[in-house]
Amino acid sequence: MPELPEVENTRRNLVRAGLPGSTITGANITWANTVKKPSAAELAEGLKGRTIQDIERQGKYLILPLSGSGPTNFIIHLGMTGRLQVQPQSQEPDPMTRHSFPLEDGPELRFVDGRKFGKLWLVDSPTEVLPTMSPEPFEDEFTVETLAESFSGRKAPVKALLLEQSTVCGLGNLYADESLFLAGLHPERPASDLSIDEVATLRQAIIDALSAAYGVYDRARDQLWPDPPTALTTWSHPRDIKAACPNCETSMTAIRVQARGTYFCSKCQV
DNA sequence: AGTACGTCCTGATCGC
DNA sequence: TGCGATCAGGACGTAC
Repeated sequence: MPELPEVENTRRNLVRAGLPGSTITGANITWANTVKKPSAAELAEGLKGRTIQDIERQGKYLILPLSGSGPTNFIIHLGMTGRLQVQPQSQEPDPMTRHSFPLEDGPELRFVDGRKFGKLWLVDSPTEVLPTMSPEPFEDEFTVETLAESFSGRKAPVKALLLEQSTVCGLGNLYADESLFLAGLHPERPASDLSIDEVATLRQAIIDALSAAYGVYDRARDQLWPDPPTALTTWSHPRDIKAACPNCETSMTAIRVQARGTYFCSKCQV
């Protein structure tokens, strides 16, 4: 499931594919439920003739500012299985392609989404759509104090709070587990029980987990990086096989936190 | 207000 | 072997 590194990866790949500057000539929407605002028909009509100026990202949301008249922002959330591809119109589309947007210069933008959890909007301002989100984890504004503030007074499991975008935008199930593993924290610890030192350790672990997925984080160089999940230590756990903790070789424990599959080491994470 | 749970979806996997 | 049941989860809505 795409989390911050994968969404950023998608963003860069679209930039590399030349999407900025391309003009959308039409829209084939085959699953209207993914269109949240306005209606699917209005979105399809509203995108026609618009030029994509840039591709931005906030948390897990992709924002495509458009020139021309009409709502100025095409916003996309990939959900769990969403992918965006720029392919020649002559190329056979993936069978799970839900929407396609032909471009003026030949190729088309395709939205492939097996489980249909992705979402689209066409609105004047991202603020109409985007929920309250924390500062980007790589920005200076993502401080220990910010994180501690969002944990304050919260008895919910720390992992549950890590999944809230207002706590750490861009984090999802996999990187939440990974961050807690790197921090040596039990996922079910009540968030407000964490000491300030533990919060500081967790903040750094979040940055480290995401950084590992990026390879070397460097916006300016726009470089390729390895497939992010290979960077995860807690990731490769088939449902019924308990892998060993890479630190102490204890079998990893599988539980559910907030109805999410959760893996941790009962010895290293306390 | 904070917390928990149901809902949307379908491919992959499980179990009889 | 085949087929129905179950699982997976991001974010929102609803209920307590």
